[in-house]
Amino acid sequence: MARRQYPFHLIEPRWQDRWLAGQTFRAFNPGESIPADHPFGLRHNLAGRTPSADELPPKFYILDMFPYPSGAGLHVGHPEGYTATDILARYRRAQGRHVLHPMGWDAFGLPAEQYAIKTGQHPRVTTTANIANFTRQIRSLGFSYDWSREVDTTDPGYFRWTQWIFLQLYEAWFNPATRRAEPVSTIPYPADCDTEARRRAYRDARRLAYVAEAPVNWCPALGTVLANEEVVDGKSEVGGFPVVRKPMRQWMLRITAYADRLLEDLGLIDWSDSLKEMQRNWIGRSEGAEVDFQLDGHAAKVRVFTTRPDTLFGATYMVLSPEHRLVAEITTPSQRAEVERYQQFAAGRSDLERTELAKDKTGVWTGAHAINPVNGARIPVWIADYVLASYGTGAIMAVPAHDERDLAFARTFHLPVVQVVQPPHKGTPWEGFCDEGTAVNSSGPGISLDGLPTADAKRQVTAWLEGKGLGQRTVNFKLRDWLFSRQRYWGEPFPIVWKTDPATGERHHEAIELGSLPLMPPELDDYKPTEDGQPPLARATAWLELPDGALRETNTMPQWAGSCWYYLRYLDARNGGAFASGDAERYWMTGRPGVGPGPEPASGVDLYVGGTEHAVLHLLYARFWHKVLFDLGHVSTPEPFHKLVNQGLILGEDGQKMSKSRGNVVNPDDVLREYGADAFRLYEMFMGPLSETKPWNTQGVEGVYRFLGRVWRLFVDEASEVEFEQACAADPAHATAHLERVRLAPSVGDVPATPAQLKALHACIRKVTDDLEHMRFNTAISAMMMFVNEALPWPTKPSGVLASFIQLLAPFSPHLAEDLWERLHRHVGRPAPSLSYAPWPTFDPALLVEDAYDMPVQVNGKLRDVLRVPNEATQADIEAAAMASAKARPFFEGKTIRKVVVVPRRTVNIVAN
RNA sequence: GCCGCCGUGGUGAAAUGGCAGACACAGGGGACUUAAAAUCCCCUUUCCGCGAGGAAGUGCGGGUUCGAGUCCCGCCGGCGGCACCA
Repeated sequence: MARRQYPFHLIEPRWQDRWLAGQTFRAFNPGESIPADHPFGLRHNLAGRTPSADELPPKFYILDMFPYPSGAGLHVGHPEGYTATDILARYRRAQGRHVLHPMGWDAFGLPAEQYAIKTGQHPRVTTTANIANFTRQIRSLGFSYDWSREVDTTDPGYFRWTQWIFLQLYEAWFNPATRRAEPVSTIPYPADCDTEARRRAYRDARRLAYVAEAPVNWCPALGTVLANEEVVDGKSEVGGFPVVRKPMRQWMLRITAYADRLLEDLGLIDWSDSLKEMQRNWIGRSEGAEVDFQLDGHAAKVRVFTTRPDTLFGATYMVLSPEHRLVAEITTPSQRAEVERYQQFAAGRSDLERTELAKDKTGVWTGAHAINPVNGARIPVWIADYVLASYGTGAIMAVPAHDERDLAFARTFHLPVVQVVQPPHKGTPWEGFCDEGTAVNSSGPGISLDGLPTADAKRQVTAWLEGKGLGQRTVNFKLRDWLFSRQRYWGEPFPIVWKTDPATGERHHEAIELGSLPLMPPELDDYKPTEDGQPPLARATAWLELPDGALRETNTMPQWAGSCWYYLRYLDARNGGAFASGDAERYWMTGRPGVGPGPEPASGVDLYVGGTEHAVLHLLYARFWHKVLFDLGHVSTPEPFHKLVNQGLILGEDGQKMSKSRGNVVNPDDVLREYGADAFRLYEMFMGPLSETKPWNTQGVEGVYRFLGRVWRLFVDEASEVEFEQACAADPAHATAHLERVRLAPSVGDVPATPAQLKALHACIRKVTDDLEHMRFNTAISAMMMFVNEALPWPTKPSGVLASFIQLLAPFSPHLAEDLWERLHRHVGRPAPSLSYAPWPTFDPALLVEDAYDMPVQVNGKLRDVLRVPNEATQADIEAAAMASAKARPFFEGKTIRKVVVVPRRTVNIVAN
């Protein structure tokens, strides 16, 4: 190990202990008393008082995506985002904002349960140990979290409210008239709902949390169903086990009701375009029309969805999904055997096979025909698995001339292809042309689209269909309802019981009493599913069966449940009577118009930082729950997260993704031991822009570590440090106490700053402040390096200049900053105020102005000279100076000067030829 | 295939349309040292030149502009997302 640059190993734990003991970073809810000696209170004249929301400074809620506390411990990727948010939290605190910066644990999840299945150890035990390890690691990095608000999704005091929110969804429906969630009591019933049982069935079919028999992704190896999003290439996202489709009774959440609002409200929030685009694609809104086709020789009609009703005249066949309910009815006897064989083939094909063989079209003719409503054409009806049962109506009209998939199918089975769209550019072949053009060959009895541009043709044919009662304008979404139940032990039990109607024998579900929450999971000896495939909770018969004969729901909620709302629990984490008090929720989520520096307090979380892996699922689910809570009056903003930033991935030193198997994983504990938390934090920010993917480089850590060593040497007296080191060597047990032997250098003192010193400082203040506002941490650090490189040789070092510099450094490397801050104040005989709450330095532009500036001289756009130009020089002066330049002259002499472009304070360009 | 992002020295990277390569890492040279480590100083885009200096240069090809790493069009390469969604 190289020589230690400065005693970070003594400094860092000391300040971490002090911050924890003094609750330095505690945030105060409206109505909470602020201790008389708390630095936040002292800064804002609120010490010993109990301020209301109006009396507290404007809020800043800065949130990290909380981790799953895995057995592997923290990874260098975690602290990247955490460091960025911590720097901003400390910066905003210094600016006078009331910062909410919490941390917690997303602790339900599969690994602890699988470990329990293997070893019989209760997941609680594993989880507690892992949380302890994560806590130790995160604390060793010196983040300014308010630990009094720590949450743990597996804590009954937490999941009580997860269950409570589920019941809010359960007891609500989406009223299409008002476009929002309302209590189920407002559901209007149709006249035929004349019995309580019918009303119940009607009501249960409209709840935001409902039960459906649905084909699900069953993973036999994990013994559970998975959401579509948790299945990747036909395998489970966790573990990579095979997944099969299987119909099962499942709890679903009606997120599709919110599809439009989830889409529209992206306009309210400050997320990257790429992230918004991912959400838009996932929601997958598409406008089109539903059209009814009469089946030839049957009473039934087939309804199709199309985004191109303008191509209706080009429909030469129809395709139903193999699972379509009309298939059995319309199949002719001669085709029956083949159709049934195909249905079996399609059902047995896994998603993986469907995807891999996507381009090879398969299908079978049913023997039936349908009538095209616009021209009366009799077209064959096929089934094929390229038509999905779960999208649109599960049936399509095929227009092979203008749809790639239909064309491939038509070519395979030699079906006719009829042009109905003329491409806008001559020479573009019409066959397979899928864009917009002009309608052709599109006339029938009572309607003609010929000559109309696609958009007009769509409008006209849709209006015609609507007039005839043959179809209507429709919007479809790719987004599906959220499959919300899992067959696991280590998750929130559903607060639901099943009852049997003694008269009819029919089963129905009911919510348990709100007052009986939390519903605890039962204790088990064995965490596997039961022999007959029931979830593990079914093993606990005493828990399962209630005295009145009712049975508990045995599914549990997915891991997303706890992470859907944790940002709300932080607002008031210990509240036993509500998920958060209304006052706390309003204060932290809406703030009030800002005073002082920094952005206006945002509607929702001011800044949320986390990985891209949650770009769709977590963020969509959380937005959905938040909107339901908003509709029901439990929260006051339509969106949970105002500004969202994705941190980039950190790769191994070899440029590959870090993984155990590659052996390129960097353990933060090792880095901390050798270089300390301050250097670690600084390096993670110095590597490059936060959002970029970048490789780890241990030598890069040494670079910033050396910088911190230079900062240390900027302040301390070398001789005293030698004494300190000798004392430590002689008496290592009291190393911390020996720190007192370190004195600051005699060159540091209360002396007036020179103009050059002030200029160096204020340039640094300006750059660091501006960069922090834009989250450009790497360039802020380089500005501080430049300051230190310039300040090291100063013969005298004014304490005021050094103090301001420490403040700039503090958000990045807070331990060293605190230590030097304290020493500096002691050195000049003044008491040290709390660094964490010291007002952020402001720069004085007057100190940065010079009386002249460097002016590049270009000839024909090429740099030829740099002139020193006085500020008051006119354009003519500058031009004259440039023309007189000895270095530039040879490049235009003898040529005709065409033009001289003078851009004051930028450049002068002489154009000559 | 579609959508999005990104291509700058040996490496990580800087650069409101105005001096490309700040700040670091690595490398080379030097000071200090009995020696090493640590520290400090100098050099370090490429090519030509002893030098002063010159030429080229931000994935490739065009364009706009007095001036393009930056803006526009077309390619090539990488990363991420979606993927039979009618």
